[in-house]
Amino acid sequence: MPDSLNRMVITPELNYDQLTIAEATLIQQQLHGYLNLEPFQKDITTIAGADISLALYSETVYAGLVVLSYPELQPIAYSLVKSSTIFPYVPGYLAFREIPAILKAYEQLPVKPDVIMFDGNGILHARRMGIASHFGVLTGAVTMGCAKKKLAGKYDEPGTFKGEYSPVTDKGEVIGYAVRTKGNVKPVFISPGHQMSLEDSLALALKCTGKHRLPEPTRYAHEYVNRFRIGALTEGYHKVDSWTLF
DNA sequence: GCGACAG
DNA sequence: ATCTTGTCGC
Repeated sequence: MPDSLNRMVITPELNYDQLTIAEATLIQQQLHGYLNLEPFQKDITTIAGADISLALYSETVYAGLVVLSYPELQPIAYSLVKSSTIFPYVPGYLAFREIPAILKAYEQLPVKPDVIMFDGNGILHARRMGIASHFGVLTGAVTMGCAKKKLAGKYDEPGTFKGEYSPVTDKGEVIGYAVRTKGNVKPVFISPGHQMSLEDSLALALKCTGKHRLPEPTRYAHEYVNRFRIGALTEGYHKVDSWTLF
C-alpha cells in the first residue's frame, strides 16, 4: 500500500473495528487519490474470486479466495481463513467489514492471481471506493467488482439477452455497467476496482460468465467459503487436485 | 426532509 | 449476508 497510508492503517494486522463512519469516509477519500483506472496491459493467466461467509448473529467470518485458470476458469487453488469482525454492515462501507479477513487469505497465497473479482463494487460507489477498489489500492492488486444489487447511480434496464448491458451513471460519469450475464435473469453490476479500465472490467466479466448469473470467480468463491463455514473445507492454503474434484 | 441503500 | 420450503421454469 502507499507509504503515506501506513499511518492510517494498523499493520501488519489490519483492524478497522474501532473506526467511526466519519473516519472511514476520510480513509476512502484518501485511498481514492491512489486509484488507477488505466487499461490493464499484461496477459491474464489466473483470476481469483474473493468472498466471505457469515453465520447469523455471529462475529465470525469465513473468508477466502479461489484462484481459477484463465480463460478455462477451472479452480486451481484456494485460501481460506477464519477471522472475526465487529464493524457493522453499513452500505458504502462494506470494505471495512470484509477486507481485514480477505487480506489474511490473500497474504496466505504463495502465488498471487493476475486479477481478483470481488463480491461487491469497485468504483460503482458514491465515493468511487467500493471494496474492490479499496483492496486494490491497499495491496496494488488488479481488482474488479461484481455486485448482485445496485449500490449507487442510475441505469436503464439492459436487454433481456445474455451479454447485453447498459451503463450505470452517477453525477454525469459512467461508474460501471448493469450486465445481463444470463438470459431473462436480473443483471449483475460490474465495475473496475484498481489497475484496469471500465472497459476492461466489462470485457472480463463477460469472459468469466458461464451458464450461471454470477461470473465463475465470484460463484466459486461464494461456494468455497460457504463449504468452509459448514466444515466441509478446512482453513489454510490448498491446491486443487483436478482429478479428485467431482 | 425524502428516498436509496454492495454484503 | 443468513434463516428456510416449496415451487415455477428452462
